[in-house]
Amino acid sequence: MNLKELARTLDLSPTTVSRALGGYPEVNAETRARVVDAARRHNYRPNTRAIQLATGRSMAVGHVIPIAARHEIVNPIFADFIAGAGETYSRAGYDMVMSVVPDTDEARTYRELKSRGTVDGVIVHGPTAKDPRIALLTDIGIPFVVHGRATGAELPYRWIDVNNRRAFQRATEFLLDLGHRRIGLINGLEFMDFAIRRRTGFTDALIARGVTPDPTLMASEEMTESSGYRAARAMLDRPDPPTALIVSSMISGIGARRAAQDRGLMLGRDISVIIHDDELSYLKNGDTVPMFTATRSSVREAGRQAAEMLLHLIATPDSPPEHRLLEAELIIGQSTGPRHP
Amino acid sequence: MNLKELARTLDLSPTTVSRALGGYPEVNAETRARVVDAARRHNYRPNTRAIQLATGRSMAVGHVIPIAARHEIVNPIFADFIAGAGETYSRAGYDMVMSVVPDTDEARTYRELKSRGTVDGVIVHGPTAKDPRIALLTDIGIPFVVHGRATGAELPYRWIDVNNRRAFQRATEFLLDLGHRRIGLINGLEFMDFAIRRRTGFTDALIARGVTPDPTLMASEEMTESSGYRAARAMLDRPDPPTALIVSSMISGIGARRAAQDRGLMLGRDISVIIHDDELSYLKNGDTVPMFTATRSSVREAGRQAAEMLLHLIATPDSPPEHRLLEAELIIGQSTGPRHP
DNA sequence: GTCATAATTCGAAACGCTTTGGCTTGGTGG
DNA sequence: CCACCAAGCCAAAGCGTTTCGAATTATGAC
Repeated sequence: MNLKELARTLDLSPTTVSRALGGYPEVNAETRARVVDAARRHNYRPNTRAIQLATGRSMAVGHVIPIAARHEIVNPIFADFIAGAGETYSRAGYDMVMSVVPDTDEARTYRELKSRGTVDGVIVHGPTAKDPRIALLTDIGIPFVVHGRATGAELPYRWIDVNNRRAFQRATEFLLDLGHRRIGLINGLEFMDFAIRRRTGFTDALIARGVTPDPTLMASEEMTESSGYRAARAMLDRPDPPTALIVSSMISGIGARRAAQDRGLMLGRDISVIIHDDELSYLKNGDTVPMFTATRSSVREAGRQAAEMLLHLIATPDSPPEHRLLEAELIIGQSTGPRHP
Repeated sequence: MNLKELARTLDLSPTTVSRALGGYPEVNAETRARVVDAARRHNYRPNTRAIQLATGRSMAVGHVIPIAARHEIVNPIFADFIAGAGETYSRAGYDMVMSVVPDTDEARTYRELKSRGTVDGVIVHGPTAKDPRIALLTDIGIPFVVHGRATGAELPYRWIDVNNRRAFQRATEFLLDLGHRRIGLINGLEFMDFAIRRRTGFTDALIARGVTPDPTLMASEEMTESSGYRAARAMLDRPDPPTALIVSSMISGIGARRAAQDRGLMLGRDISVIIHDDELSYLKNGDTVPMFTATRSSVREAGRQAAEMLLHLIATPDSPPEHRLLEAELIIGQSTGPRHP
């Protein structure tokens, strides 16, 4: 069932039917009611492709996911972000299209997305310092919103980010307040912007309290269980092990916990651990009481908001660059305690 | 730059240009070379929407993700599956469109996907026993492939699945061989088809060796860390705790590990644990030696193959229903050992 | 040289919708 | 009674492709 057929059954012109359905004012209320009713009865849905061709908008948003040897973006955080963004898209009648491509093809993929008219805008994931995609997308002319920030980017751009620096600063201060002086940082890969900021927050807090950051107590790795384990283990095996750890993700935190337990250390008593908790749906930080003390910020909510920002940008392309900085909560759980003498 | 413009600069008709680019034989080799060259120089890409309108195919595949109170499908397994499928799509020039919708809207979403012509086919995730989507999609007439199976479905359908029954049977046998008799099962939600099959494999193996399955040693929950913890803890707190556990996922396995460690039990010595390992990219089962003994099967590979099957189905709609049953490997890790007397 | 045949190329319709501009109709004010 | 206006509707021109059928030109056989 298409427009023309529907119009014929109603004995109206396609123009009028289109307008009636589209909510345009110049159609008689009674006529509109007839049309709407018939459309429902015949289960009519306008063909998306045709609309897109006629209007020039694609009513779709793109997410390109580079697959790389180095840093795997298809991670749990990504999944929850997508779920959040997807909710917003569905409600707004937008499609979400995902391109999984080798990272060497990333630029080409964005160009194609534009030149083929596949999407009206894109979300940029996992920005690095001085991320080249910002210049690229600006150049191509696709509306985009960045999830995170890219230190050193010269051009203005829209972003939504957690205040990573502040979060890790507070976490560090919290540990310092508990008497900890040797604190390890198990960070994500530090070419990622968020990891840089976290590290800054960490060292800033230490320095502010007169503790000299010890480079050997800072690890920077992919945030997997095993790398968290490895990093924690390496630190704990030293002659002067840290008494506390700050870990950049729940998953590496679980690895760190395993390392501690391997050494017979009990979390919260023998060693303190703070993680960053993205509130992933299947990795809750405990049911009632949080198992880890954590800096908490829902990545799913970030996804929702990022999508809103993008849709808004698409609707009003000339709006001034919008930024949103989400503050992480500090949640006190069972994994921290005063320094063990 | 569009077809018409390109044709004009070449002093050819759009027809010929289209054919030259489309690889049709009836165009002079020399002309084709000119066209191809010009297309590259002008950075021409045919507009996807227009192609779709003209051909009737959308060159896109849909994944609909219901968000439900009960069972969250946006889970880590899903992310890796998507990544695998996405690779295949990109290579084949297909787009992947994802719809995140409230589960109450699922049927409507599929109908729209069809009537709006958004996709050429869909992948069905997380089938339950007697999954209603199979009848629905057959009725709607969208080509689809199911990741998993739906026991009790009356209609024929394409699927790719891990041999869950066999995998859990082998895991159980392995534990029995190690002398374990009281074995707990921490399964996923048992309205999910895969969970039913796993349970069957488990009980079949027990019965075959003359061990009567104990219903109180079987838990069925969402596969999160905390539910794994809770289930394991409940079993271990009994007066007659199991000496071994089989756990349906890495994540709940980690929860189970935590429960064991809380009780001072060391994995592989005091208690044996086997998990199912989907080979998630950020949750590797150890770096070199597997930490958990596991039944292993890459969900990413399943995604790749599912996508291939679907594209094949789209290309040749009348091909006979294809099924693929992937066998899981049994990987011996450090979490199992002979029964502790 | 002629004519059938093959090799190329082209014109135009079609895909399903939106949108511009125009046409009727009936009502209003002078 | 007429000019004018608003409301309501429609015809047709796109949007950027593909593709059918026809037209043109080149090729070869006779």
